[in-house]
Amino acid sequence: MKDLKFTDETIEDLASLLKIFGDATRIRILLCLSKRDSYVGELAEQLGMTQSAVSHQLSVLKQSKLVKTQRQGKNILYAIADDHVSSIIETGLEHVMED
Amino acid sequence: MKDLKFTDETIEDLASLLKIFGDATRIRILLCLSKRDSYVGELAEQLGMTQSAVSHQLSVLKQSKLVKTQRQGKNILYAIADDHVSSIIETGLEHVMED
DNA sequence: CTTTCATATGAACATTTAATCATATGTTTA
DNA sequence: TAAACATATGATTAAATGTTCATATGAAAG
Repeated sequence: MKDLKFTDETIEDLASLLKIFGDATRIRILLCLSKRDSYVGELAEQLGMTQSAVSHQLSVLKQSKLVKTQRQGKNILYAIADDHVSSIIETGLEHVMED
Repeated sequence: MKDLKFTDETIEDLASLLKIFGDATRIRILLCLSKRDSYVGELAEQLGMTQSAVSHQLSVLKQSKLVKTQRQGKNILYAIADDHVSSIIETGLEHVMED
């Protein structure tokens, strides 16, 4: 860690971001999307959840810019937004698995 | 991301771990400890929080093995447990700052 | 061994959060 | 344009969470 002085706002933003990863449903969604881009309905079916629950979480993920969307007719295709997502999950997995 | 098939338990563990990072107080504590190992009282003063609040959060951090302790007389010295901690925070910061 | 100092812990309370249900929005097809 | 389909959204509710206050534990000093 090079720079260690951050504003309160940066810290709040960081906490808000990392909070997003602290939910099993969202992790599952992100892992699914790591495999391949998917529609909401596909995610709901694969995760065994209601369309509404998945959609709510996708909206959280999108607000935090962790996923991005692309309309395709009636459907909306969701995808991982950038590399940081996988990076954070991967590092977390390392920590969890080293026990 | 090499392996993409995880058990429910692994995912729950991962979510529980990442949830720890989703709180500004805990981030602040971790950032403080990144600078140098500290006693509970030092952290409380530096963060302007009560001893109790800090201690509660330290206990959360310790349970997740994100910090480790070492008694020194009346005091207890806290330190970052391993590299994953800084790694996750760093990646999160990158994401937050790229906007 | 009693007081003091540093830290931990339990209970209580207010806030946040994730799922559900019902419904709205927006796109396609008949 | 009306019906069907995919997704989003608002309100509600139950559960989880962070702080506070009071108190307990445990080590050191007198």
